[in-house]
Amino acid sequence: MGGPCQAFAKDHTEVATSTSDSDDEMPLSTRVVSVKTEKNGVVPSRYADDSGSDSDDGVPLAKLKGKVYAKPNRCASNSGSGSGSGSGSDSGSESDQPLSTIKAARNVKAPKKEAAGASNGSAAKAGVKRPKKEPASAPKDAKKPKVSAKDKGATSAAKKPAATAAAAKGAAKAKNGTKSKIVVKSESNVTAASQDDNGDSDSEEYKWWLEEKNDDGPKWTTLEHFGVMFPPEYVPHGIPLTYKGKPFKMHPAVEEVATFFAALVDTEHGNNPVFQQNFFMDFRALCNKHMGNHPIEEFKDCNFDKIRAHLDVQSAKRKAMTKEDKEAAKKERLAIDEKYGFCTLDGRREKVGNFRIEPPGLFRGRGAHPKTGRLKKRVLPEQVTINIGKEAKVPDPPAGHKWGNITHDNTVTWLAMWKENINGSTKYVYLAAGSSLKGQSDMRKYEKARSLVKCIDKIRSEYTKELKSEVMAVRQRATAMYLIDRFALRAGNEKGDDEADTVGCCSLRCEHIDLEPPNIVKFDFLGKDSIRYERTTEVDKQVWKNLRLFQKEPKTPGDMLFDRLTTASLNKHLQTLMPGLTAKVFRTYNASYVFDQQLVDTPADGTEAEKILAYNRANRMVAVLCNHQRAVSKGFEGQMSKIEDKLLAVRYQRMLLKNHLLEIAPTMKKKRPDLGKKEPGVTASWIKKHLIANCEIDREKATKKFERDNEKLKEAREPVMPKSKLKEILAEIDEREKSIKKGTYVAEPPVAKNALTEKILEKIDKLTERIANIEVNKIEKDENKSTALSTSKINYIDPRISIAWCKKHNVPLEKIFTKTLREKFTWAMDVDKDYRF
DNA sequence: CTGGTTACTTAGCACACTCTGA
DNA sequence: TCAGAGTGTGCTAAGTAACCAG
Repeated sequence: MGGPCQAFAKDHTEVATSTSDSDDEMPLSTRVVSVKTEKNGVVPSRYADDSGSDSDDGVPLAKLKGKVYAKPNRCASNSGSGSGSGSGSDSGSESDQPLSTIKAARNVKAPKKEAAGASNGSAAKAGVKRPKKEPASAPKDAKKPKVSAKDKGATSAAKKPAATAAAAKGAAKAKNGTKSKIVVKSESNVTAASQDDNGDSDSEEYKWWLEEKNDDGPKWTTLEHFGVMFPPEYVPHGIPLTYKGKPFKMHPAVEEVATFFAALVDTEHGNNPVFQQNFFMDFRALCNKHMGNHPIEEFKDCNFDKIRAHLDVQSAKRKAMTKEDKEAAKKERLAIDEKYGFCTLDGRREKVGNFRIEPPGLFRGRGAHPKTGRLKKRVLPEQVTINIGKEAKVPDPPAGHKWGNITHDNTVTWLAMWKENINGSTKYVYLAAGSSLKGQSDMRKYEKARSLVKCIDKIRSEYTKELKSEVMAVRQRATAMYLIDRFALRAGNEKGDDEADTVGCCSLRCEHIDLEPPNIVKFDFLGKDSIRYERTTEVDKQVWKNLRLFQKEPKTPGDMLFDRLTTASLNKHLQTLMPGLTAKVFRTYNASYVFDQQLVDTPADGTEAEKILAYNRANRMVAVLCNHQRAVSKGFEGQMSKIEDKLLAVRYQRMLLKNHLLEIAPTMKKKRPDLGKKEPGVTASWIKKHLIANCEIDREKATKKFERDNEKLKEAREPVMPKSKLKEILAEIDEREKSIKKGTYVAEPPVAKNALTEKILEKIDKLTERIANIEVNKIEKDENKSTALSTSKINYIDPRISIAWCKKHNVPLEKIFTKTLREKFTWAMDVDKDYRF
């Protein structure tokens, strides 16, 4: 098998020759690495000053802006398209360097670790965590804080003399309630939103962002909380499953799982064969365990209808709850939130995020997840580790139970933790997004991305150079960096066979790209959450050549494109370019950068609506860049055709006016050539349908009006109109309909008979404007149907850009940030209106 | 290295809730 | 006034990336 040694040796000797290149119009450089940037200019224009040609510049979105990008599409099954292309115009000469060995080394998927989830002995290990860094409980070199032993502040202040000590002092003060300047009364109205005064108005906020930062070191000094909340026990309903037509009464534990499935019958999951199979496997195992000999053999013989009916009744009941009941339920919920929803961190009350232990259920893996449908078991307190301050009271576990473990690790931010049985992964209870801990790391994230702004030029010119490196590993790395930078691809860690087959940059396989000369790349692969990434775009010529080289024989579809690259090696390299730089920073950087750039186009004297439109446009551009998608809503097609119809109706109106005008003033045609233009889509058959539909509408209208009028007359004690009056009107409409059907009907232009040409023209122009509006709406709606704006707003766009924009353009913040978002971003509220990313 | 852990961020979906326009 | 579209939030799956032992 060649062995690692061989591969290792390769790494250093390997030359990315590619000599041949058959069509030598673009020979890859050999020895001499030329520095000049190709005309396709990956880099400069963009950050330098932008003013430059906007033609092709480096803005990743340049391409996206136009219609070039392909419609994103969801696809459940991978397929791999079978293309593979192989392209490599013959010869392939490819020289001495047998990629095959490399391929052998990396391409073999690691023999999957026996699914950790299968055996749940893992639970026993819960809570035994590797001693990371220096757990603050025993700081090696901590100076004794002179604040007194019981004030646990400043545990390891020694590490970072000045800053840390200062921060620690701050923390200590805060704790004592001295709250010197750290706590500042919320000042001048940032915008209306910053002072939601729902309740906690009096308590001064802790403005951590005004403190000196203290990146590493302990995350907290004291921590108190109430633990986690467990889901309610299962209450059996006693309704049997129907098996081969016979009722099958179940043990409660079995019944519970059957009920999980019943809830999913006729949903996408419930219809998925893998889901069914996995569910059924676990279901049968449970039957075996609890019900001795039972008849359950085949999934297809199970009928869940009765249970399903019961569930439907239940949910109907829930919906029909009285106001009081609903109120009571809400109160109960609030009481729970009040208790578990908060913790005390360094003396301050902070919101806890997901304090509810995940209830049991059927695992809903996304995409083609091999384990989808398996039973996610109920979590017991014995499996839960509680992380809490040393001095704090350990919360009581549920009666009759014990906690799995108690730790006091202040190097981490989680309050509780447990192992989940499907993939053996760890679930954590963290503070809420609006907490100081989360806020701090959020802010750090954006600051890091911002520091990339300063060195991106250098990084780009460097990887551009390295695109021609003779060392294959370096060339691959440079190419990957290009893709990550330009197209905001994710890093692409390796994945196991027991997960859905999704990829990111480093894990791209040959079948995921198609190359078209001279420099077109078609990406088509499933990314995170099995969301399809489909994009056809131009790339730098050298990148294109590299991709062709990486794809070349002996590689075949299924082989790694970047066989000499891992996310770890990539990130290691990135660290050398800028401290803290990793692949994902590029995503944050590009998203925020593009957003910031796009907002420059906001119409300064536009209406609020126009400004918000510009904002959302910028937002959408980022979402497209990051490929953030959402499912197209059910009614979308219908809504769309409604808009289309409305559009045609207005066009039809305009057509009538135009015809009318040209009739009474034929000379206008010269002055206004647009008057002679046809209205697209307004065909004879459409007009007919439209007019007939109008008849129906008119009938309804007439009837309603008649009834209403009579109602009024009655009230006024006046004689009502006779039914025959309505009949007359309806008969008229009937007449009209008949003539439409016969084709003898002549529509009246929607204008007064003796209207002047100017008046008619004015009307036409108004309609034109309306048409433009509807069209914009339509395009917006269409673009939005599958694009999710929220993800980028929450995770990628520096909130300070948005807040500064609001201040600058006088738009109330709540127009763009929901309440939770405003809470999450309190740290950014004080930003200057001229802030640039 | 490599594989396994651990901790934390990012992601889309379901569903409750709110708004809006006939 | 009420249905149906649009929003907001909670939930939890699925990523990234660092660290550690062997």
